[in-house]
Amino acid sequence: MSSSQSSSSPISSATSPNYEYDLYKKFKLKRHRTNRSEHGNDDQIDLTNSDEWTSSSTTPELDIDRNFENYYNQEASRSIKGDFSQNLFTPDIDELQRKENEMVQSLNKYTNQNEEESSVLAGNHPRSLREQARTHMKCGVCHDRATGVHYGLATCEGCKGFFKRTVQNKKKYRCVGNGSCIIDKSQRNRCQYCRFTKCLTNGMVIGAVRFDRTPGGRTPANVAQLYRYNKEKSGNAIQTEINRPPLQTKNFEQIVFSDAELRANIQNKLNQSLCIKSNTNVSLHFDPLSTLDTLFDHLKPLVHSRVPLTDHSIKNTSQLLIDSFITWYRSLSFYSSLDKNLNQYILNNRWAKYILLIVCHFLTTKYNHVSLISYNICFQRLMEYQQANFLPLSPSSSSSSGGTIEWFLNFLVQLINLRLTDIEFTLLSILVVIQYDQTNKDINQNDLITLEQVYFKSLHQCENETYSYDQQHRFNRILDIREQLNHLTQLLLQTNQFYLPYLLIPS
DNA sequence: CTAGCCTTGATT
DNA sequence: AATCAAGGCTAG
Repeated sequence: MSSSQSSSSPISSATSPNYEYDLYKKFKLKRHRTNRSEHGNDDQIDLTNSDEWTSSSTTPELDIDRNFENYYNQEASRSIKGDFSQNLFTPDIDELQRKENEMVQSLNKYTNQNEEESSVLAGNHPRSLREQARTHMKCGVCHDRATGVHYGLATCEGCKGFFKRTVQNKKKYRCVGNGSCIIDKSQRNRCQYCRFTKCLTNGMVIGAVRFDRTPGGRTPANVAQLYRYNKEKSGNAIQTEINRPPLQTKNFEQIVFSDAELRANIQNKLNQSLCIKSNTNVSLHFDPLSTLDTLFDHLKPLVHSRVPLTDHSIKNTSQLLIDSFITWYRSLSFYSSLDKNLNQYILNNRWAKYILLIVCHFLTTKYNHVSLISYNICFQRLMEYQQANFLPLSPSSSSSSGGTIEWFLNFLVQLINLRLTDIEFTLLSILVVIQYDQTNKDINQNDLITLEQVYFKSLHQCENETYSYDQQHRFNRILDIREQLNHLTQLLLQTNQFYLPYLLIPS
């Protein structure tokens, strides 16, 4: 059993240019010194293992509007090619504010009818409770002692000031890790990107920072509305967390069963729209077929395109795919049952595998094992692409790229020969995304073990029904595909050749 | 840059 | 008048 690594691999000194690595080290060293001067010697950072504090995923799952979430995730995984894991930039404040305004507007429409209700709720807090909450309020970002509600969230003076400075000066930060640094009292100054992201995801409102810098007074009503909205959201999150039943196979089976129902719906396309049940709360049904349609729609423009593929077009397509991935993942039935951090971890680390699978699946619809593009043509396209985009022609192209191409074509042939059914494909894509990763101890993945078992069972059942003669063999082959996909993803990410699958799209 | 403390001004 | 949540100032 080989490593099933998370996709966004840590920087590898072997593959990144030296000067870049030096810069990276310098940056860390600077931070290291700053931190030591601030906190004394209590938290030393080992430079040789400098990813330690950036790799553990503690950023809570974003509980805000999906637009926002999509936006961040897009940002987080913006660089498909090249410098892969090290490119987390804060989005433009202006852009964030625009999104926020859109949200305020949609809230306006939505909450007008519920206004009375919410005002009653707001005034309903017993005074004693309120005061209690005030006396030991913790900062929603770093858990330091909060000095009140600032920009919509109970925060300490530090995070309040930090948020204000960031918005007022339209700062852009960058994370040298994978965007999931720990933000607490002692290490909140280590990563501004993650601190700011945490501020936003935990409900701080950019619109509350004033353009005109007028001091005093109350926050305008529309902004206050956003506060309320965020509070409600996080309130719900806490509630569901508390009420969340311990995950047991039984629970999952029930949930998965609703997916099975849906699969039946797919086969019965006519009934599709009629079969959506009212239990949208917990088990949001998803429609793999329409998801796939959407995904393929993103890819279709690349087919037979007159212009050769560019870095830009591949990036754009990947971003669309990532967007769809997030939407798809969130619509899965178990999504709301899993821990926030785990969901965040999956969204952050599994998208590459998923996208690769999608593109490959798309390719299988374009080729069969006979017409598959030849190694030579593939190699030629790779070279052309690298030349056209001024990429370093992999010096060891004959060995490294050649190996990758061979790997890739081999994988594709197997996928073509398998001829996955829609159900199988859906189950495979879920299994790819929820795979338990033994090598990662930073996050509690116990739920994934259970979940995987359920989907294994589901796949088994599926094989039983459709391929009764050779079910076990087929089952194993699909799991083998999953392992190969893991390797391939790793390979493409590490060699910075994630564009390779796109180059095979028939032109 | 950070964060503690101070000033300000609308609302209660 | 008290409270709250904005912005400002500045030592470190």
